[in-house]
Amino acid sequence: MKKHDQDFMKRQNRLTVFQIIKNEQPISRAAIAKQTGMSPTTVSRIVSELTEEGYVHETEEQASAGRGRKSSLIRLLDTAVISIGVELDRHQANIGFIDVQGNVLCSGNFPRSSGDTPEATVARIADIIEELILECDIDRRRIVGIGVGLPGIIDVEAGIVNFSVQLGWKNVQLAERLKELTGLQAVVDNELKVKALAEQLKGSAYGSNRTVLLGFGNGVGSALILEGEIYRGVTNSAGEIGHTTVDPEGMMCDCGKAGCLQTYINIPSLLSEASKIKPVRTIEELFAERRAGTRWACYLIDRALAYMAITINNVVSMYNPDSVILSGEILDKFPEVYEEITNLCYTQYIWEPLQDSFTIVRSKLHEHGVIIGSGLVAQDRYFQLN
Amino acid sequence: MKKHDQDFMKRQNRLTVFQIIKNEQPISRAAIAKQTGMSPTTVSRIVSELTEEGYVHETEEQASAGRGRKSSLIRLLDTAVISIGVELDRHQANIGFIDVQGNVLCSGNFPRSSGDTPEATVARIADIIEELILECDIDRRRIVGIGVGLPGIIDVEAGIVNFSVQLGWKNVQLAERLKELTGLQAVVDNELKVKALAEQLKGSAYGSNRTVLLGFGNGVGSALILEGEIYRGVTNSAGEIGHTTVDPEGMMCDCGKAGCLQTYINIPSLLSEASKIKPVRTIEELFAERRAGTRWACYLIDRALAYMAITINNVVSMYNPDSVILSGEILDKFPEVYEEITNLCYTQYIWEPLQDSFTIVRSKLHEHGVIIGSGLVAQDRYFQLN
DNA sequence: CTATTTAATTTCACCAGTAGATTAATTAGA
DNA sequence: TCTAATTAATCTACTGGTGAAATTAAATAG
Repeated sequence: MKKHDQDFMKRQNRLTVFQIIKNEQPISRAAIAKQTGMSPTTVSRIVSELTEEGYVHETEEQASAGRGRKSSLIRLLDTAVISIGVELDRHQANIGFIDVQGNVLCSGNFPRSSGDTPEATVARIADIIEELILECDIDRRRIVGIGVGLPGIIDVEAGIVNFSVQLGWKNVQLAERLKELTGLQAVVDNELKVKALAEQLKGSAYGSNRTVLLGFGNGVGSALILEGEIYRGVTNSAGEIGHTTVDPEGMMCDCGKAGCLQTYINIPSLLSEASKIKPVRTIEELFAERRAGTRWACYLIDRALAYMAITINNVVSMYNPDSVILSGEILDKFPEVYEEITNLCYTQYIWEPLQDSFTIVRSKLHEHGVIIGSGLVAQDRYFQLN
Repeated sequence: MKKHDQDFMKRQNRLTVFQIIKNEQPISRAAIAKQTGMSPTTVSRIVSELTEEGYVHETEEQASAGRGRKSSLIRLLDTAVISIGVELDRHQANIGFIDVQGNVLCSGNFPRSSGDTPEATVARIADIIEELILECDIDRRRIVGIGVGLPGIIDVEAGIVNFSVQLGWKNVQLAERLKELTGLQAVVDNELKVKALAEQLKGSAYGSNRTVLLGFGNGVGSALILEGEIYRGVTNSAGEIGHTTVDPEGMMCDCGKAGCLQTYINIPSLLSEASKIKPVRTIEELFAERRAGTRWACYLIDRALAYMAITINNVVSMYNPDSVILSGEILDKFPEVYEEITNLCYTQYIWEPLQDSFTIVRSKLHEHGVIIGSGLVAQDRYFQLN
């Protein structure tokens, strides 16, 4: 992408103005100019451009700052842009329509099983989208694209799912097929990465500019947002901490190495460990055992929580973020562990000089994080091109 | 800094053109235009500007691409810009004059002891700089700034050494004092971070765009270069992996936590562990014991090497770089460990899907890495402002 | 020796952004 | 109530970087 001409500059400025309106609406032109350092003239021009194109509008409201002419306030025309966010995992797909603010306008879902082919899944997604459009009376012209978030390694540029253990997919040209079936632009990205973006844009890390999100659930992963951009690394696998070694003399992992982080904290590992003593089917049962005070359950879960705290320390030491978001099935289902983990962090595991450099927060968007995030990624893509 | 006006755009373009000339000289205007996507007009204008300002010049040489007019080639006037790189550690300071290419024109050093005050050190640095200028007949007008690299947490923006265990300093306004004493612009940065930049610009990671450098010596640390920029994190402590937890039931670290990485692999820890069995003064003695086959020495060092390999895996899992550089006293003094570590990586510790995503290389600049790096950082700063 | 190809420069138009003047709207205080 | 001060938004003239196309320059193939 060119980065050196006036066109790029203009786009950049349009985008900043748009973002500010999005985040701080209602806001006056003057305030935008002050904030960005642009001249009022420029802001005015951009705003009228955006108005003409139907993205924003001047409201009736007026704010007075004491003396002087009242500023007329600009707001998003929030139905101006709608995107579709899709969350794919082993057992189901969730689909939602997302507005510019990241609100879920309406949503649907369908169950799937791990054997389902990509083709079948894509077809089903397209169907549901059609249904939802009719059902919720969505204006088709407003839809700017589809974003899909799923667990796995994804080549975002190419829109290809390189590899997803959870879905059992390999080298699937997901974006292309979706585009063919729906006629909409499609983006595919890793679920944790889009979730992190969503949390930073409108969730619990709002205002942060170095955010790390940790996901503790069926898998273990992390995602890093730098300056509002998802950090992906060279092969799109940045943040794949599941196979970091935390105990070289520890348990064997499926991957053939010993002591991988995920063998201590992901749900399947916890269940299979537990099952050596007593058959436990679900993570709920395991936590129930713990609540009942069963010794081995306490041991397993306490160890997992300790490793989570250690992971926080290690991630913070490397990325030095200002905000760490805890998310994933374990935190969604058992919110009480959040306190336990943060306590462990501050009392035992975080290197003292770093203790005040960041805050630990819980994911705020919960089950909707991925569809909001992937929807917003789709919008980002749209705005970068328009 | 403004990022939205023509001025910024121009600077940006000047910089890109300059960088390309720096890295690929001799090169024709046409080639630069093709590479950057800028119009020939723009490139021509920038080149003549740079020529007037005395940064580059047109050479006699001409390259023919078969048919057509031969292109006149542009080269750096490599004496045009000189900066000073300073490496500070506990026992000494190394000072060198660095040209645009990162060549060391001449260098000097002085010993210091850990008790030396910042003031004394700065004064001594200024003295040596004066001596070197006279001795090597350096053109003062060409000197664009001083860069200092040292171990510790540094507030680069403010030029303040927040904290350096090695030097025993705290909140030292180093950049400001240096500027006062020498009349030159000064930048201070972490030694590993500048070394990493140097390795990427002209060392073993040339051409990489996601580089991680690991330093194994008196301390343990890492540095990350993203898109040619040093990644610093929010409080300038990104990459401080010394206190990541690698064994929650492991040895106590000075920091009060258990099982910090550095307790297994940094030189002081190795020596103090060894001394429990036999008084060992230097790392050379310890390695000699190992070469002699002494059991405890082999154990200690093998364990250290294993943890280094583990560190590589963990760092790669998170940052997903295309290049990992191993550096530091241990690798400089005992180059043979490089092979051992890489072997451990590929046979045991690297998660298989990541094995082909990066290369492990040795630092190429060795003892000069830090002065070159800090000198180049000073130049970067200069070019960003001019 | 001419036609063709490539390089570099020059001319000119375009347009994003700025500064400063102008118009509009509002309030504090005489 | 009226005026001066204040803030917002727009209008106008200008600056300056970039790109397109024409031009000039230099080389080679045949």
